[in-house]
Amino acid sequence: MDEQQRLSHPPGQVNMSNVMAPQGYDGGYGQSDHGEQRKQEIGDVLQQIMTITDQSLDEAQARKHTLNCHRMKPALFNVLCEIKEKTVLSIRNTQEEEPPDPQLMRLDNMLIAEGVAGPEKGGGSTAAASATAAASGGQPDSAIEHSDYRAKLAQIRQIYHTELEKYEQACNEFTTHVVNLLREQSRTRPIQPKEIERMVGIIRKKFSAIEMQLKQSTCEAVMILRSRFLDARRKRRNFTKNATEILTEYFYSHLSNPYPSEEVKEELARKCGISVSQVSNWFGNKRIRYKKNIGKAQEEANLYAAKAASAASSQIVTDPSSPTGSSYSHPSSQSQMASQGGMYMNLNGGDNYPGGENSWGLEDSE
DNA sequence: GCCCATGATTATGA
DNA sequence: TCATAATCATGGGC
Repeated sequence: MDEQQRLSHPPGQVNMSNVMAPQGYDGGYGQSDHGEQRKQEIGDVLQQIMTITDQSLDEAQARKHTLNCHRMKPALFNVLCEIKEKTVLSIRNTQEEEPPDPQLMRLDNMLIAEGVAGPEKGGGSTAAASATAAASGGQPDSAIEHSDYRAKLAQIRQIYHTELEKYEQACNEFTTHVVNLLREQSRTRPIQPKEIERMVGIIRKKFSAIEMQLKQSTCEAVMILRSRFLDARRKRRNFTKNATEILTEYFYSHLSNPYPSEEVKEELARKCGISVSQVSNWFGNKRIRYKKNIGKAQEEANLYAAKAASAASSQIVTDPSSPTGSSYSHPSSQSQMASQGGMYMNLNGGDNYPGGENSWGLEDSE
């Protein structure tokens, strides 16, 4: 059965006598004489409805007007009402409140936590602060990174809100358009306000899928931004001169065993304003690079030897009870530090390193 | 822009 | 688990 046939002979037992004579309407026909003729007329009306979309707007408007004024229109309307009564699915059950989408809730929570959605509160400064604090390792330039992060987050926030506004506008426009269309159509076919509401709900649901995509993209952008700031490799900063000196000094003063204990690492980290793992990295790199380029390393060692020697001698003048002035508490460091100046001299002379066996399997230099 | 120094990461082995 | 070695990625001097 094609569309026209279906409309001409709708499913269900439509009481055609009611249709043909709705509430006092006679249409100028008798009850049975012209039944075929009436059917033919209804068929014509339906045919016009079916072809209305093929016509130009003006033509369609004119045709619509003609249809609306057609004497059979009330009859057709009643037919449609009756068909609908018998066939349409109840919309009562479709109005149930659906629980909020957990995925959407997660995205919302994240966007609020990152300061992208919800009240501005300084543009997500809390999240920015935590991110940049982790990235900077407590270094003084964290303030710069903080503002940089905040600026980029503000950009994301702005794009998000612009897009959200566009989405809401488009959604409202489309909803209004559909509602107007349905109201217009309700003149020729039975449409209940509840159905219009339902349609609005369907449209909003469709648009909320787009909204979810927008939120997802925004979350991804925030995650990328965070990862860029948290990825220390990307934000490598040279240690301060003072920090490098402290580490190098310790390294050369413990050349026979340049493996600081956890306590010493913590102490060095505190003094240098870096993390313990950074201290570990530094010593790892230093050992490797010392081995690789021992000649150059010795020049550096001599430099520190002279420095340490002068420091030690001046310390002796001011405080004879304190031979080194070192505050490191490494168990093996005490004896080593006591002979610090001598150690560097040994390096110069090519003798064995002090402090016992060379535990990292290093051949004596030179 | 090139090159070297340097901090961080990763794969591997003891 | 930690140290080593190789490598990556960036900073900074020239």
